[in-house]
This record gives sequence, structure tokens and C-alpha cells, in this order.
Amino acid sequence: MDITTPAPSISVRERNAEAKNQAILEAALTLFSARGFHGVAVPEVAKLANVGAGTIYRYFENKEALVNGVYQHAKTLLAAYLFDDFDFNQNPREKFHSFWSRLRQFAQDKPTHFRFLELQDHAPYLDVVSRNLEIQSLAPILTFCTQARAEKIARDIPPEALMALIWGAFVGLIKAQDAGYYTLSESTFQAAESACWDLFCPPSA
Amino acid sequence: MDITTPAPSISVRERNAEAKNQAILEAALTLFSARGFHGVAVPEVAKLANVGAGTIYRYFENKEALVNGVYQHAKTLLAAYLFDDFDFNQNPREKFHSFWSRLRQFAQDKPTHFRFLELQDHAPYLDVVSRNLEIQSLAPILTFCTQARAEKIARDIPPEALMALIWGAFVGLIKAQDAGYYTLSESTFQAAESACWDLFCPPSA
Amino acid sequence: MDITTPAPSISVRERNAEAKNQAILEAALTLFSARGFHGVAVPEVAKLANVGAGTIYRYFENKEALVNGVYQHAKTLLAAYLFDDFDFNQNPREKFHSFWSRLRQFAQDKPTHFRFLELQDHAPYLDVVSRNLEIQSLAPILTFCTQARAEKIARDIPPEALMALIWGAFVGLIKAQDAGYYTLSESTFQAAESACWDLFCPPSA
Amino acid sequence: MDITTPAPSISVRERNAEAKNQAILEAALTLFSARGFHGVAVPEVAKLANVGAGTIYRYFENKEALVNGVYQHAKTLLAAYLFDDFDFNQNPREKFHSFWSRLRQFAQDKPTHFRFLELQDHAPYLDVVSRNLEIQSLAPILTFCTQARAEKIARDIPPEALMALIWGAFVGLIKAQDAGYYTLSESTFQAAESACWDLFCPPSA
DNA sequence: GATGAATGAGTCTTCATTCAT
DNA sequence: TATGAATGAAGACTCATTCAT
Repeated sequence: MDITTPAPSISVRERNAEAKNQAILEAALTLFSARGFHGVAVPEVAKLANVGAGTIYRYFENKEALVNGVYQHAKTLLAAYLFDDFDFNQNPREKFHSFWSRLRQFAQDKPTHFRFLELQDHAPYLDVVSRNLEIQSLAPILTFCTQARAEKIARDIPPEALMALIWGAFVGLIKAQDAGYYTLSESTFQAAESACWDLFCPPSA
Repeated sequence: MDITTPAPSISVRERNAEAKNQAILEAALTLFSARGFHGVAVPEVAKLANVGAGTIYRYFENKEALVNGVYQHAKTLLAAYLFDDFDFNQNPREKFHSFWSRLRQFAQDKPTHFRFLELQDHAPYLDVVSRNLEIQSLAPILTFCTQARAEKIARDIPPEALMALIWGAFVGLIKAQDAGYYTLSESTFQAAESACWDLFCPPSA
Repeated sequence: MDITTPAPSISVRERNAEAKNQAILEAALTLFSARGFHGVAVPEVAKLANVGAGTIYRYFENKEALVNGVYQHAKTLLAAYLFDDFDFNQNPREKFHSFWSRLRQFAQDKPTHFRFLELQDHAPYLDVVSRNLEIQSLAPILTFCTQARAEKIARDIPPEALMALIWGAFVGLIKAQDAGYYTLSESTFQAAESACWDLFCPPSA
Repeated sequence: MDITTPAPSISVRERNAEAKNQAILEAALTLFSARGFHGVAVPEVAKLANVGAGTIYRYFENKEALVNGVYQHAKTLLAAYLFDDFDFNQNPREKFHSFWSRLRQFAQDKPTHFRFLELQDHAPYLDVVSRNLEIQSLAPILTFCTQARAEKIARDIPPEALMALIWGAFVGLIKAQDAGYYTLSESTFQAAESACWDLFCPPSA
């Protein structure tokens, strides 16, 4: 007990707890993304997170709360990648480019998060918080589609459908790479962006 | 075993067996598509198929073999929808239309099959047969993309990526509808096809 | 497969199931009566009943349902001991003697049942069926007390209290023997009956 | 550890420790009496006692030691209620009245203690100290019964049985009230005492 | 061949106990 | 000395699979 060293402050404990919480979320994300909610046993998560099985239940009420924690964590990170410091003064094509680049950055930096968010059938266990997050995180994109359509830039398709097509195309691109069909090059990514832009707005425009 | 009753002929037995096999596959498809592989108990499948739990194991070695059976069944049906009597003498745009319409027909007629094929994270349990089937069933589309690119009709993107983008866009469209974001109208479907065609080939072409 | 032997009929299966049900109830009664509801693990019951742990859950929905099953079983048996072929035409003293003898017979024949019914604090897990059974099985005694009081034979105490005193005295007698303080002789039992009769009705009567 | 503050004197420390010990015993009593030994978690006791979970293990070696502590505490308090300043120069009927009144006072003042002592199935975890205490605390009553019998006042029944009957009758009275069958009035209590006295000694006496 | 009762390994979750702070 | 976070063994319960009928 060095007198000059202050007793372990609350914040140290909190930092420890936070680190453990992160480790658990990380481990859960890794396993859930690979095998789905029902395919993963809680003790497996504990082992990968280097904690005891019981410890998980100090941080999450049960397995469902854990998967919702992972979901919210991943979705929030995705939203940060997509929208932090987004310049809304760009023209539509520039905005589209920003969106595409940011989404790509997320898929590249955080492939596990991306896989988790896209691969699972979350519906049966998502709670209200998660569901609201899902809706909120799509709202800006939907707004963009709606505006672009009103301005006669985007195609005359319901904006939800337009968003679904582009989002789906991007997901298809990443999944096919994941499945090992090819490796995405920089130029392919750019060409894909261009192709999706043409999907977004009529070619004659 | 009443001696006066002639033993059922082999073909009758076989027909019975075939019917039971179908019932099991059907039930498994329904449940797996709704809750995923790990979310479904084998006895549940038996109950829905109106057979004993043990009976399933006369037709499938274990749960993994069952899900592979379902996968192969669904994938084969999809291939039939896509390629049976396909007229390869159409021009690219017509072929694209055929493909789009047939895929749509499948998603409409067999939503459960579609959902099963797209929704799950199959990788961890698919066997070699299933994986080969996956590749085979995509081959004609890949060929189409490759040819169209060689003919300078399609965009200059790796055909795998092109295919992935369009397939992904279609899946996105259907999933978003499933998720309740909107209901697809006939005109939206047509507009989506047109949009995806523009994704497929450069707008200036 | 002896042709003269009929195929195992449903009733054979049912008899098997019934035997297993009984074995489980018996084992559960033994363990619960010794260590209480929370002191017994379900697999322990299974082991003592010579069945697999999972089998218990084919017969009882969960541990609570099991303990309720045991309770209802024991309470029904007690009621049978007390009231089957009871001659309601006896005079009060004779009725009292019948009651005392029958209760004693039950405690002697089925010490585990008696111990289970008296030793536990059942309240937190008893279901409606069990609670109704409890009330029903006490009703005839309560009626007897009420009538005897109306006829000025019994003491002028609320019949519920009278019943509680006598039932409690009997339970005390048995418990003390269980605890090893002494061994009840025939004559002691008779003297105790006589003493409780004097508790029941005023000595001067 | 501020040097200017004098270290708490030993007696203060001891008083603190004693208070904590009491708080733990109190909390344990409350919870055990309500849900039984196996139905209570040690951290729950800690929470109710406003101490850390680990603290309990500084005062009691383990959960069994804790429940024995509670038992000894409750039993000692009961003995104090029954025998402190007891006037052994009263005649038997007066002694009986004293005993009955004191027991009632205990059940009324300390219903939780009473419930704990009577409700549980203690046998499996009580240690030697507890068991000896049980015997010791009953000794004076047993002596009283033995003497009264020798003096031909009490019934000619083994004193252990006599004691068991009366104790059991009292317990029955209290338990039935606890169970909600009725509310004990003052006059009922007196009548019950009178009835138990008649149980104790022959009516003709 | 078909059945479904039975099984026990494996799941989620709790809790008595420890130990770093 | 007191704490309460951490642990992992143990408990309630499920389910893939087997096997007697």
C-alpha cells in the first residue's frame, strides 16, 4: 500500500467492468455472427471472453439480453460509421458516394459486426430498444431517398424499395466475397458504386 | 399380419415412403425457415409431419442430414423455377426479364423456400452435395453475366460481382417486404427490374 | 412374436406409464419429506425412481408440478384413511375414536406421507388443486367439531381452533417420536386419545 | 487511515462487530423463516443485513453455520421468554398458566422466531450445539411434567408424550392462525389454555 | 417399417464461496 | 476489516437420438 498511490478509485473498478463488458460483447459478437443465436452456448461466450460463465449474468440478465446488447452495439457502430460528421450540404451524387464509402469502410473494418447485423434472423429476440435503433438508423437514408425522388433525381419507386434494392445489392456484394466467390478489388468497388448509382437514378437523367 | 391380405407391392410401399419423406421435408422447411436450424427440435418436425420422431431417422441420418435434405430440395426447386424450359435464344434484355420474372415467381409461389434459402446462415452445416448444388444452380446466371460482359453489353465488373449485386438487390426487395416495410405492387416490381437492368448494363449503352 | 400373444396393447403401455409415474411420485415423496422441496435435486429423484432425468419431465411439467403431484397423492391417501367407509351414525366419542385410530393408522402405515404433509412449508408452491384438496380434506372434521359444539358436547371454542389443537397435539406426538424422544406404545396412544378427548369436551360434561 | 484520528478502541470495534453479527442473524432469520434454508441465497441475506456478501463469511464459516447461529439465537430467546425469572414456587396450575402465557407472549412478540423454530425441517443441518440446546431448553418443561405425574396431578402418560401433545396443540393453534383459518381472540386463547390443562391432567382430578 | 417413450448429454442459469482491492 | 465482483460447480430443464414394442 504505497501512500502516494490513491486507493483504487471507483473509476478503476468501473473501467475494469467496462473492459469486461466489452470482452463479453466482443466474444458474443464473434460467435453469434458465425453460428447464430441458437447455435452458441453461453459458456462458450464466457470462455472466449476469458470470464467465468456466471460473470456473463452479472452484465446481462440472460442470453436474450446479451444478443440485444450485441445488436445495439453493432448497430450503433454502424450508425456512427454512416452518419458521424456527415456533410449534408453535398449534392445527391456526392452524398451517395459518401454513403457507399462509409458503408464499405464499415464492412471492411468491422466484418464481424457487418456479418452479425446482416446474417441473422434477429426478429424473434430483438427487444424494443433494438427495434427502435433499427428504425432510427435507417431513417436518414430513407430521407435521402425520399428527397431525391421528390427532386426527380431518383427513380420513381417507393423510397423504401429503392433503399432495399441498394442496401441489398451492397450486402450481396459483401456476402459473395465472404462466401469466397471472389476478392473485391478497389476498382470493382468503385464500379459497383457506379452501377448502384445507375440503379438509383434513371440512366437518361 | 393377416395372411389373407396380399403384401403391399413394392411400388406402393415406395410411394408411401416417398410421401412420408416429402412430409418430413415440408415440415422441416416450414420450421427451419421460421426459426433457423438450431431453433427447431426434431420432434417438432415429426409432429408437424404427422410421423413418429423415430421415423425421421429412417429417412435422414441425423438433424444435419435433414437440413441438407431440405436445402437440396429447396435449391433444386429454385433451379427448376429459374431454368426449366428457359429459352436461351432470347436477347440479353429478354433473358434478364425471364430471369427476373422467374425469380419473382419463385419468391411468390414458394415464400418459405425462398426465406429458407436466404435467411439462414447455412455455412456451418451444409455438406458437399449442398455446396455443389449451390454452385451449379448459379452457373447459368454466371455464364449469362460472363457472356454479356464479353459482348460489352454488361458492365465491366467481374461477373460474380455483377451477379451478387443483382441477386442481392432482389433479396433486399423481398426481405424488406417480409419485414413489413411496404407491400410490393406490380408496378414497383417492374420498376425494380428496370432499375436492376440499368445496374447490369451501363446507362449510356 | 408368439402368434398366440396379442401385440402389446395400449393398456400395457399405460400400465407401464402408470408404474413409472408411481415410482417417480414415491421417490419424490421420500426425498422431499426428508429434505424439503428446495433441498432436493430433480436428478436425485430420477435416480431413486430408476428413470432418466428427462423422464420426470414427461410426467410432470416442472419441479413444482411434481411436488404438487406428491402433495395431492399424499393428501388423497390421508383422506382415504380418514374417511373411507366412515360410519357417521356413531356417537361423538365413537367418531372421535374412529378419527384418532385412522389418523394413527395413517401415521403408522405411511410415515413418509405423514411427514411430508406435516413437515414442509408448502404454501409457496401449492397450486389451486392442491389448496382445494387441503380445504376439502379438512371439511368433515370441521363439520364434526361444529356439530359437537352446537350440541354442547364440545368445548365452546371456535371449531377451527379446536380442530387445530387436536390436530396439532397428534402431530406433536408423532413428531416427538420421529425425533427419537421416545417410542409410542399402544397404551400411550390410547391414553393420548383419551387426553385429547378431554381437550375436546369439558371434563365436567 | 488518517493519523490524527485515534484508532477505534477495541470495545467500539467489538460493538460494531456485534451489531453486524446481529444484523446478519436478523436478516437470516427473516428470510429462512419465510422460505426455508434451501430457499434463501446467502447474498440475499447480506443485502437485507446491509453488509457485503463476503462479510457474512467473517462471522459464519458457511451457510450451515449461519443457520445454526440463527437456530441457537432463536432457541435461546425462546428459553429466555419461557424461563427467565420463572417462579418455581407456584402450584402446578399456576406454573402451567405461566408457561402457556409466556409461550404465547413469545409467539406474539417474535412471530418470525417462532415460525422459524417450528416451520423448518431442521434435522439435516443442525449441529451438536443446536441439538443440545434443543434438549436443554425443553428440560425444565419435561421436569415439570415428570413431577406433576409423580404427584399424580398429571395424566399417567410418559412425560415426553405429554409435553409433545401440549406443545403440539399450541403450535397447531398458532399455525392455523398463520394459515389464515381464523384470528385468535383473547378469550379463545384462554379457553385453549383451559382445554390444554384438561389434556394435561385427568378431568376427574 | 413405424412408433414414441425413454434417455442422458448438454443448455441456461443460480448461488455458495473466494479474494483482490 | 469489509467489500462485492468473480467464479464454477450444481440445478432445472431440453432435445437429438435410440430402441423396445
